Amino acid sequence: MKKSLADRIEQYLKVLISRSDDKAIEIQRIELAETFDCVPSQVTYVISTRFTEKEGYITESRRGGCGYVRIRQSPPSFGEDDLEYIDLFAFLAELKQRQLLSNREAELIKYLVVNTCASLPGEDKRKINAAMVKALYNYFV
Amino acid sequence: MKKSLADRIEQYLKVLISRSDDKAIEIQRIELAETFDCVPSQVTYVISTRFTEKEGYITESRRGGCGYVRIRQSPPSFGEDDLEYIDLFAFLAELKQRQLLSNREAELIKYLVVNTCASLPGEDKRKINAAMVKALYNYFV
DNA sequence: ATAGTAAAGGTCAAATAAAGTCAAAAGAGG
DNA sequence: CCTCTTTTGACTTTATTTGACCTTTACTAT
Repeated sequence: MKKSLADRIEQYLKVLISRSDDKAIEIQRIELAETFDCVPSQVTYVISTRFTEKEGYITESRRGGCGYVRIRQSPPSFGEDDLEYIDLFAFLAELKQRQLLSNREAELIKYLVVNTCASLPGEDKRKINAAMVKALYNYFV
Repeated sequence: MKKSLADRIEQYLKVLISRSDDKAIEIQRIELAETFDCVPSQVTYVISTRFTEKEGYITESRRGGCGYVRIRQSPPSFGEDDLEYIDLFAFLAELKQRQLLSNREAELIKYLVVNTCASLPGEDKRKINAAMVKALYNYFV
């Protein structure tokens, strides 16, 4: 799989974010462009296509001298308190949107939960559902 | 019965898949078309007629620069033994060995099961464990 | 303070690179 | 001859790369 420039920049930024303490980085567009030997707008392109709100990122920037671009990985929109009531499938969908789970993985988990629950007494289903969501939440946060 | 071009391309791809580590390949449609000296849509034709979901393949693709087509062979079936007694972790290890599960996926499932079970009364654990193994088994058949 | 300048980042559209679609034409077998 | 599969190619959609031009901010010299 040959990686496009955009892919490489994306990966680079994601590594930086994952290694950061607070899941946030601050870069200079021009500097990054020089690192990858490309035009600055290439960086803008990568950020606007791969670090969208939908995928769980929030960006801010400032122009002019000492300008910067800050990318923050936003925490999941569910509070920990709400966990019990969240529908598992919705949660999986969000994890997928954030590219924390592949489609295949999400499908596998769905299948697993549904089928595991299916063979158990009805009342326990909610418990398992909640426990599973909680486990997933902890795994990815 | 002389082999058609489509047949030859099909065979070629299947050899590539069988030789691959993870039963998945990534090709470029144009490149393959050049190899076989045909139009690109011929490749699309082969993929859409011979690598369908029904035949056990899953495909993904991306257009544009550095585009690709990925073909994954979805898992074949296994021998039917008495499932209840297979330990889940061992079972996961076997799935991994057969390259039906990636490492990441296996770890995710372990985490999920352990943590889901953790919050439940001890007696249910075995039930869930067994149900989970059964579900996994069914998923991969 | 103020005007001017340099140093960022933003926008947008063109050029290029793939893959997808669809239907017509060509071939193979019964 | 009729039907089903294969082959082709024109046209469409999507993704990436590049560059020219625009806007905002900080700093500097009056």
